Amino acid sequence: MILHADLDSFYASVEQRDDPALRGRPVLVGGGVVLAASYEAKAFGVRTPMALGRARALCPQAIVVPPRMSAYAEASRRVFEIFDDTTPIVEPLSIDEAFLDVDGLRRIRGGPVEIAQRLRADVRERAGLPITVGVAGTKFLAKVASGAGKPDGLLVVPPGGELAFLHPLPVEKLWGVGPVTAGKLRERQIHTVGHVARIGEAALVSMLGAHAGRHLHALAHNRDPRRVDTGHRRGSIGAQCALGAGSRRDGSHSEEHVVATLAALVDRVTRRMRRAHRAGRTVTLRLRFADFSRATRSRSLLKATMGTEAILRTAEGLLREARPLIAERGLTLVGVAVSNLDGEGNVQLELPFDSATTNPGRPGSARPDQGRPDQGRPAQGGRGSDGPDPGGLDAAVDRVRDRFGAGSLRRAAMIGRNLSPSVPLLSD
DNA sequence: TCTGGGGTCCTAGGACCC
DNA sequence: TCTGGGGTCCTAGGACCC
Repeated sequence: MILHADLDSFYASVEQRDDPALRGRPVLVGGGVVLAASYEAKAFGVRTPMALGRARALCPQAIVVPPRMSAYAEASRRVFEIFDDTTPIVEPLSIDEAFLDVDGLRRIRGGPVEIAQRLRADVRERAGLPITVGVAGTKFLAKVASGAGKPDGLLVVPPGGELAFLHPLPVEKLWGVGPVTAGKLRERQIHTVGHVARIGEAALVSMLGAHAGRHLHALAHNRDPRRVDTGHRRGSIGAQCALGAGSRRDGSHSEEHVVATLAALVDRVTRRMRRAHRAGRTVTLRLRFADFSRATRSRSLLKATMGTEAILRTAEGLLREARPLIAERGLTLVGVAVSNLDGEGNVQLELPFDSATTNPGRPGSARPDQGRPDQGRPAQGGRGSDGPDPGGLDAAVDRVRDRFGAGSLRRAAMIGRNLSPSVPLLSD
């Protein structure tokens, strides 16, 4: 059996936990839009993401608090510790929810329902937060169950009772059915999961495309073979910023303002990349316009990097390419994301090598983000005839130590794909 | 329902290679 | 001079999720 554990109104619950004056009262967390609403506020019809003004109109007595992201991150860390204490097989889905596989724990911890009850009590006691747990035989159904069990509940879908639980639900409960797909289905008088289950797979495929059609057909029959996956790693790291109304007379933003915003975003992203020891090759510029249309522009570099300079230069180039579009539609949001992330061991790929340290005999032949293939990979001992010369490597290692700290070196040495832990230079 | 910030996955055409 | 099938990568867009 699989547990889906989902913290209730997470940000709002953390605020109520940390400030007793907020308990039992309608609380909204947010700036321009509602990021989270307590159940007291949801009773008035407030939803996320809703403009704060509209939420206030619905619930004038609501207390509005600005988000405290670091407090939520810390609360999340504590809850995930409790998940890890419950079972070794935990798959995080977001900051406030996870799947837990509890098969194989019957002897030591009891059955799934018992485990779920204890998990809820532990989260309440050790983290001070309400959490809802859904228990079912598949991931999809466990998630639907936790949604139906909210708030502060436990809902078990017993084996054999799956379809009776699933089929009366509206199509929107199917994972992957948003406004667009729901509209297509409802146009054809398909309103419940049971309706979806009754039409053939071929009809769904012709309606929604190959993947979505097969996916929905399987879910409607509660076929979901996905296992709880502990090894998943983030595929991209990004940041974005809504610009609001521009300072110029026509409401647009000055080029300098946009470029400065972009630089700040790139800085934020590359900091996070360095903290996570991830380098990436593809830079994507995200744009949103006054009419809410969107566009993306992307460019792949030759080598993965987490260097602010290289990524900013690329992003600025993409911004220049998009100038006509921006002039035409008016920019309202700018974002940057780096994908094609590679492993932690490739910290060394973004070494600020220059020709003087790596290759004294051939000045000017190397550039930080477009180095020769052998440059960033001192493989198989690092001192072989193919690698950089020892002096260059020593100097580079010093620079990495200065920039990332000794911990990063040890980490790179231990888990790097291309580094051997026996390399003397990297054994700290 | 007039909209934040962080992500994921899929589709599809074109370039390029064998 | 005209022609195949298979595969990968890049880019852009779109839908969806919390």
